[in-house]
Amino acid sequence: MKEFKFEVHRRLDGALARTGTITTPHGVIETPAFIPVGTKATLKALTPEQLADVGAQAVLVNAYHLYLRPGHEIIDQAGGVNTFMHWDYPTFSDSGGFQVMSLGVGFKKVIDMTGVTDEKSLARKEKLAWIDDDGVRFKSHIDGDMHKFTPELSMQIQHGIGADITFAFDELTTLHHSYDYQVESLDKRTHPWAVRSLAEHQRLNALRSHRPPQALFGVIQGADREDLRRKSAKFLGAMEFDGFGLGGALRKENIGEIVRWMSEELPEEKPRHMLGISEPDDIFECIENGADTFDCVSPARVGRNGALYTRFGRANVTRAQYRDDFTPFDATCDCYTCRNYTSAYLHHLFSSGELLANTLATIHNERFIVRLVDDIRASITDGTFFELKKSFLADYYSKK
RNA sequence: GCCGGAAUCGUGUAGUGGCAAUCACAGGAGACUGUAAAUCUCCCGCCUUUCGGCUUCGUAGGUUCGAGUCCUACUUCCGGCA
Repeated sequence: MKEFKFEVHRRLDGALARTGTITTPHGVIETPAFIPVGTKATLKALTPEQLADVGAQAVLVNAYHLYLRPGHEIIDQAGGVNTFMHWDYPTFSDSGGFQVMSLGVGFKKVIDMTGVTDEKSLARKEKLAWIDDDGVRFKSHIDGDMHKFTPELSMQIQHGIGADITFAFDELTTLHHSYDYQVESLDKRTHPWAVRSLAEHQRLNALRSHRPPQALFGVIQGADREDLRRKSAKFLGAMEFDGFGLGGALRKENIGEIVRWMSEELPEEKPRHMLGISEPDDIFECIENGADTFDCVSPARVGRNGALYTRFGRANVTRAQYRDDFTPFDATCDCYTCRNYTSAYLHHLFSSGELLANTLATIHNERFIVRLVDDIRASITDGTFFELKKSFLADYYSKK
């Protein structure tokens, strides 16, 4: 059975960008790579075959959601998430750390980088998570039952799920938290929780030797503070993690710089995963500064909501102007949707509320981001990264 | 022909003597970054960038301090009876 392994192949002159391969029990990931998110062990609206066709090399599922339903024991009984969801390629599982924020403090604040930016819609929401230094108490969003997550339970869940790459349980703070809170969050929760996650992970890997060994990535926090990001990266970088998740509240204006702080402190021979990042400009910045993999719900969610990426920016296909536009939404795209359907047809599917709208839009958006990162990987190999970055972003922000 | 009922935003409606325009749908625009999301927000009579101004409850009269609301006639529609 293949052990987890990361190899760097090519480094870009004048930047921290690099290509490599992550080897897992379920196959190899060529990096940099975009990893689509299938929270509940399914990428909404796609079959695993459709997801593979889009070029996805791996999928990321979520411990919190699968713990609530169907329960990680069920997935364990099924033989692990790969078998359960009929996905033969590598898998990641998130720890539930994001839900500490999105179900907790995220309920009432305007948060950057969380998908929730509207105070009015937030006002109607109910807080469902409460943090203390031992862990987080959650009220299930499904039935209101109380549950408590700890680093140990998160790892037990993630071992039941059986993903190739797991993440340490962390606290995602927001840019609205004070400096003092960020310090306290690192010292009292994210870092101690990383220690506990790693210990439990090692115990479970030894205990469950009948299953493929799993890898664990430590998650770095510290918001937009250089001293905290470096401190967090240094602390976690010295531990026996297989790689790192670069988490959290990242100020978009200097996201590359923030990633660089962490990359400079982290061991070079371990992979760096950007949690929840997929905007094209962010991807370029992160890769340039040392990021290897990305996951994000955005391509899928945004697609289901009617917005599609194009070489010339993202636009809503629900707009009236597309009602009689019989050209592909992005003529430069090689995806199944753009090869076979027109903007007018997609517009019709969305306005009719047809389910195929979700499938075709998701195929396109996932392909668009996967392909972008694939192109970036090739550009690192042949040394044209900066040319690609310049030309792509010039087109992308010329607006469709 | 007679009897009864109805007429409010593009549509269906709320409104039962006191600032008309509630709710839904349709329509328009936008948002979405480790998924409480096939979701959410805003606009949706006219004018105005805003503040705000103006108009309007089938038509014409009447009662009343005041009428979408009560009365009369007419028009149209829906029932029922001939």
